[in-house]
Parts: sequence; structure tokens; C-alpha cells
Amino acid sequence: MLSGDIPPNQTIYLKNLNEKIKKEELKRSLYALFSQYGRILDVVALKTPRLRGQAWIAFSEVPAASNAVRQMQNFPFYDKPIRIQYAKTKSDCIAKADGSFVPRDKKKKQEEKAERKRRPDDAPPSAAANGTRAENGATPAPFRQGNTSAQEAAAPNNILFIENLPHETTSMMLELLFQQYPGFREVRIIEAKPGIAFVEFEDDVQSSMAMQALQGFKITPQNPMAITFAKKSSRNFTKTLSNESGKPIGCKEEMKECYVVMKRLKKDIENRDPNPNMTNPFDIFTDEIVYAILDHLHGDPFSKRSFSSVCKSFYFIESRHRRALKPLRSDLLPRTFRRYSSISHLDLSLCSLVDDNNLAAVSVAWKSTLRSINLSRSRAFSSIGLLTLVSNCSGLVEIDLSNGTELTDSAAKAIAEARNLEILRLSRCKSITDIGIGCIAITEKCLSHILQLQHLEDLILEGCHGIDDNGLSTLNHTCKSIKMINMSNCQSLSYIGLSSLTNGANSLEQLILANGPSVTSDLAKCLSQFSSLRSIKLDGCLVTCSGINSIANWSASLVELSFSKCSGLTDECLCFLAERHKELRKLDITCCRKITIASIEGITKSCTSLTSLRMESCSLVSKEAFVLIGQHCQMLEDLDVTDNEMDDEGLKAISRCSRLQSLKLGICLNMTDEGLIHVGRGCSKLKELDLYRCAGVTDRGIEAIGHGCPALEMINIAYNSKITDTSLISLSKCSSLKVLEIRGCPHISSVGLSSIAMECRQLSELDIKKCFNINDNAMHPLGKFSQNLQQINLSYCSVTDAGLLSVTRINRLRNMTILHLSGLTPNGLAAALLTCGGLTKVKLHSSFKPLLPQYIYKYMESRGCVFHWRNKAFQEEIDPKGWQLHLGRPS
DNA sequence: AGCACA
Repeated sequence: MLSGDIPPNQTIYLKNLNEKIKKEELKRSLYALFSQYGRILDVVALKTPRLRGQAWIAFSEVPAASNAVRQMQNFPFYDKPIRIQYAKTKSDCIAKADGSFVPRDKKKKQEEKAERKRRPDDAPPSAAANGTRAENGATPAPFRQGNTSAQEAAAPNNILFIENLPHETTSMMLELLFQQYPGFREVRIIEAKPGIAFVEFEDDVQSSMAMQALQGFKITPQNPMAITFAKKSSRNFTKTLSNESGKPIGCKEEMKECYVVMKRLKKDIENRDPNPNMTNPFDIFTDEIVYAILDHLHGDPFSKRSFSSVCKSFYFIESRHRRALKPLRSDLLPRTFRRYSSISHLDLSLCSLVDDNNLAAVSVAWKSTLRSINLSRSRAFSSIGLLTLVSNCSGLVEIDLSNGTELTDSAAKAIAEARNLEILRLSRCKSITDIGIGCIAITEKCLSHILQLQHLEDLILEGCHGIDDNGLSTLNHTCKSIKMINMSNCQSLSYIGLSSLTNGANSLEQLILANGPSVTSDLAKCLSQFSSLRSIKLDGCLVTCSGINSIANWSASLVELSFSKCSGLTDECLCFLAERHKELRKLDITCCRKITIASIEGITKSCTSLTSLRMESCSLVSKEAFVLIGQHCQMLEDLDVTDNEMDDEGLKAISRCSRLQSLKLGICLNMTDEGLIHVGRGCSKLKELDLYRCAGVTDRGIEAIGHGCPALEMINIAYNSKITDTSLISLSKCSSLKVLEIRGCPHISSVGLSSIAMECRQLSELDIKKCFNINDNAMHPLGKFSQNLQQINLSYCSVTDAGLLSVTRINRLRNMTILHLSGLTPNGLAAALLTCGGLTKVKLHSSFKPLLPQYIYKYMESRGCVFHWRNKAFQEEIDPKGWQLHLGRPS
């Protein structure tokens, strides 16, 4: 019905397109969206009065066009459902390819001229009965390209040299084009030389296939590609370590060039000297040089992979250089012992099952190198394994045993054998299950063992309920080296116990006592004895004015103070405190509900070097306060004004803080795009922006951020019904983006997310829950390009089995929430789960539980994956309970 | 609603 009587055509005709979208963007998005159906030869869109809102997409095959007509019919694209039919006539690009092209009268001459210029050796196009380049692709014809003269025609090479590209060509565009051909490895563009590129294939047969298929392909009508084999050049050794401009190696782009050169070097050596023993260019480099290269890569997986393609021994050398290891499963550990000889940081937090044997093996393998170990998510070992570990690895400086619910005092005794320990983490478990929160049975009896450690600097005893005043008062010795103690949630503790514990701890710099003792003048007096104390965190403690006033009267100057949820804090106290501690850098007064603008006046007047101010939900503070902050605290790097009266005037002032890196504006209902535009102009260093439920923000504001904040790493725009794909397309310019939260944005579609997937290769966390318009079309580019994705929430999206399977191709994926996916079947789920080796946490609806074969759970669990079953019913609306009612104030 | 290749 929709395609009417029009016969199938390899070109499709699209209408009802959003006319507001600029032509170039429209074409790019169409290309991205439709290339899933096959090779696209051309996208045509015009903005003339008669032709706006329409486009033609020419595919290389009719079936591709047919699939696109069927599957993309009515797809919501920039807010409008696309209407698709076959085109009524043949596209020029196809006519040109099959020789039937007859130029239109007017421009006939120009056309012919252009045609002749492009392939002067060929017969005139109208007589080109000798077929197309695509169809007779089996024989590699000798091509003529661009400016390269005929006698220079290079010998076959697995690397292709592309010329005559439009200057705005991105490597992404070329990747989309060339990856269709088997053996594709990668595209390299040299920023300094626009218009050319190198495309690498596995061998020269494959590269010549691609060359034939794409020879003359027009990215724009003026730019038929000219493809030749890259020349094999030999450069000398010194050149291999500097780029062409002679600069020393110092950035990733240059590194890439470096390995290209190395690769050539290898080929040269092979050609010159067929002796197989002398073919590894790494033999020329000392290990130190390769180590230096590795240090430059900063663990970037893409560069590493690129380097590895130079030579197998890259990974061998890398393994000797590697210091940190985070294995996926404990059963893989024995393999790593052989390979990695000098591991100093071992993170076992992905291995849920670590037993005493594992610990013993670790302690033998890395006896002399191990300095830190993270066992915070591991179970199945006992104090015996710990003792083996610490007695073998005498260099251990840091141990993380957080969440160790089964650990007892005998474990602490074992730890005390780690004589060089500096950092010990023993935080209680928080989220192993949602119900039970265990805690470590550490008491003062074992604390004495730990405090005897001569080098201990950081001691984290959060939530160790076994510690109380009585026990502490019996300890009359103190660890002199200790710099930081965290005794948060130790509820039986008061200043009395503290004073005996810390008696003489002259090195103590930071004390964290969240949810602990009352802040009285006695406590303040006790703390004032620590001459080095610079930072105190008293979050959630009961504060008294006398306590705060005596902290204010200390002689030593504090740089960090944290009073979040200290509801007793008053303007008078805080102003006095600020006046006496003018050096304050970090202040947290989150949820201090008595605070008004008077406090902010005091703080901004006294503490002008403030770098961090957190004041979420200080609901009595009026909007003028934010103007003061912007005027006086220009050193600010971190500002949290979530759920405050911030407005555009305030943001305008705040935008003067040019060092700002983190800005949290969640639930600031009075601000609009105008304010964000100021932020985009002033805060170019911004890395983190939280706009959760900012109802006044639209695409215009987000575009300003995408444009002005290229360093952005995290953005939250959750629950914003005005945001569309336009925002995501502009955010895709932020290539460092790691965390994207767009939960509950119903107008964002696969188009927007696809452009993020393709441009933001660092993306590691993605929340698109309740983005009903996002479907499989976005999952395919995610699976293909977002190889750093570790966490995804897809609940309520229009994703089906096929989409989920694409996502689970990402082998870094750890954490997946997939509730209420309408198109997910048990079979699709099973396939997806089995595809993804690294999953450690999957949230699913309980209805799936009986539908999968039991062996799948057994298998997944044996690999360390935990299933979380949820029972919540499907919620039709995005915001079923009307959160604003809960908030208790109007929007 | 509208079928072109600047």
C-alpha cells in the first residue's frame, strides 16, 4: 500500500522528513541510519521549495532497498515518521555505474568535462559497455588516480592511499565505507593533511577488492575518490621515532603514525632480508623504547590494538611491562602468572570466587612485586589464605578487604603481619544483596594488632560496629604513621574513645566520622590535639553550636569540612567557622536545611579560595546567593547546587568560574537554556554536568554545552521531555564522553544515540531507560563502535533480541539492566547472555527466570555473573508517580 | 504533499 505501484528500485524515496534539519546533517544521519541495510552509493537531499522534506538513498543492491522500505517504514526520525517508497527512476549514480547515464541538457558539457577528467583513459561514459567497477571486480585493473602519474602506479599493497576527499571527511565516514569489504583493518587520516587518507586491509588482495569497489565513489558530488596502493617507503631508524614534522612523539596521533612507520619498516626488512630470524623490527628497539611507547598510550585500548597489529611481540613486551592487572575470573589467574611477571597492582574485584589456593598461588607468582591487592568483591578465602599472602608478599602496601562479611578477628591478625601496609580498607558491605548488610566483626582486640603496623597511613574502618569507647580506652599506643582514619558509621564511638585511640597521632591529616559521635565542644577539643589535622568529615552527625564554635576557634587552619545532613547547622555557626578558616578549599553543606543566604554571604566573603562547594537541597538559600558565589569564588572546580533556586542570572555569574569541572544542577527548575548558554561560553573545562529533571532545558541549551565544553566526560539529562536527537548529535562532538544518562527522554531516538555511539568511543556507562523511541537501530552502532561500554540500562526501550545481541558483542560489558524489553524473547536473551563473556551483573524481570534453561544460570554464575531478579510491573508512563508532588513544591 | 542528482 505504501509503496503503491512503484516497482522495486535500488534507490528509495523518503518523504515527511523534518524540514528544519540542515541538509548536511540530514544526509549524515540518513547515511548512518540506513547503512545497516547495505552499501549506500549516494544520498540526495535538496532544500528547494519543491524538494525539501524528501530524500533519495541509492543502495548497491535492490534487496537492501526492499529491507529498508519495509523495516524503516514510519521510523520516527527527528520527531517525524519517515514515509518510504521505492524511487520512481534510476539514480544518476547508478546510471553512471552501469553506463546508461545521459547527462541532462543544461549541464551536459560540464558533466562530460568532469567525467573525462576523472577517468581520461576510459571510453566515453555513454559507450562504457565494458561494465561497472563493482560487478567485474574480480580482476584488479590498473587504476589511474588523482594526481598520481601513471608511471608511478604503485605495486599492490594492503594499505590504500585515498585522495581527493572533501576536507570535512572524517575517519568515521571512511570507516563506514570501507568496512563493508572483507579484511578491513582501519582508516588513518592525517589532520595536518586534509583530503587524503590511508585505509588498511589485511592483505593486498582484499585491499584491491575494496579499491575496485570504491574507486571514484563520491562523498560529495565534487569529490570522486581516487584510490591507489600506498607507496612502500623506507625510512631510517631515527625517523621512525619522530613524526614527519620532526617533533618528538608525544600524542596518540603521532603514535599512530609511528606504528605505521614501524609496520613499513618491518615489511622492508622482510623484503631485504628473507632470513626469518631477522624480521622483527622490535629487535631493533630496546625494550625501554617500547616501554616508553606504552607509557604514552595510557592504556588506551584502541592504540594498543593498533600497535599489536604491527607485531605479535608487542603484547609480549607489553606483558613484561605491565604492572596492573584486573582479571575477569579467578580461573584465568594461572595463565596470567606465566605471562605477566611483574604485577604490582592486582585487582580481583571482578572475581567473586577467590579461594585460599588462589591467594597462595598469587603470593608465589608475584612474591616480590605485589604492592596492592583488591579483594573487596571476592569471597571464598579465609584468614589462612590472607596470612599466606601477606607473609609471602612482604612489599604489600595496600589491601582492600571491604565487604568481607565473613572476615573475623583472625583475618585482622593475619593482616597485621603485612608489615609494610600503608592503606587498609575494611568498609562494610553495602550492596552484596539488597536486604542484608553485613559488617566485619572487627573489635578493639584485633585493632591493636593493626595499629602496630609501622607504616600504616590510611585506615578505613567504616561500619565496624565492634569498636567502642570501652575497647579503645584500653589501647594506649598509637600508630605514629597514620594519616587518615575513616570510622564512619561506628555508632558506639564517642570523643572519649577517640581521644585514647588517637593520642599522639601527630601525622593525622584527615578524620572521617560520618554518622558518628555528636559534635560537641568536648569532641572539638579532643580533635584539636591533632596538630596536622586539615580535613574533617562529620556528615550526618548531630552538631551543636558550641561544638562548631570551638572548631572555629582552633589555631590550625582547615582546608576541608564536610557537614552534609547536619541539620542543626545554623547561619551564625557557619559564618563564624568560615571567618576563622579562611583557607578552606572544600565545603560540603548538603541538606543543611537551616542555612540561608546569610551563610553564603559569609562563606563567599571569607573563603575566596574555595574549590569545592556542595550544597544540594539547601532549600532556604535564595537565588541571589548564586550570584555571590560566581562573583567571589572564581577558583571553584566543583559546585553542587542540586535542588536549589538557581536561575539564569545565577548561572551567568557562575559561568565566570572558568576552572569549573563539575556542575550539578539537577532539579533546578528555574533555570533555562539562557543560563546553560552562559555555562557553555564560560566553562570550557567542564567535565561533569548534571541536568537531571531540569525542565527548563531544551536542545538549544545542550547544543551550547556540546559546543563549548569539549572536555565533557559525564552528562545527565534524565527525565527531560524536551530533549531530542539534536542534543545528542551536538554532544557527539564531546569525544571524551564516558557517562551518558538520558533516562526518560521520550523524544530521543536511535538517530541521536547512533551518533553518540559512533563519535564518543570512550563511552563506558549508558542509561537509556524509558527512551521508548530507541530501538535496535542504535544497538548496532553501539555494538560496533562503543567497545568501552561497561554498563548499560536498556529497560523499556524498543530493543529486540537482535539489538541486545549487538550490544552483548561488547566484551567489556559488565553490567546490564534489561527490564521490560518488549521485543526480548527467552531465546534471544539466552543467546545474548552466552555471547558476552564479561558480564558480572544482570538485572532481569523475574518472568524470565523459568523460561531459560537452568544450565545457562549455572554457566553464567560459574563465570562470576550475578542475576538480580526484579518483579516490578510494567509502567506505562515515564513518570508514573509524579515526582514533583513528592518534592513538595511547584515546578 | 512533494520523485532528483547545482
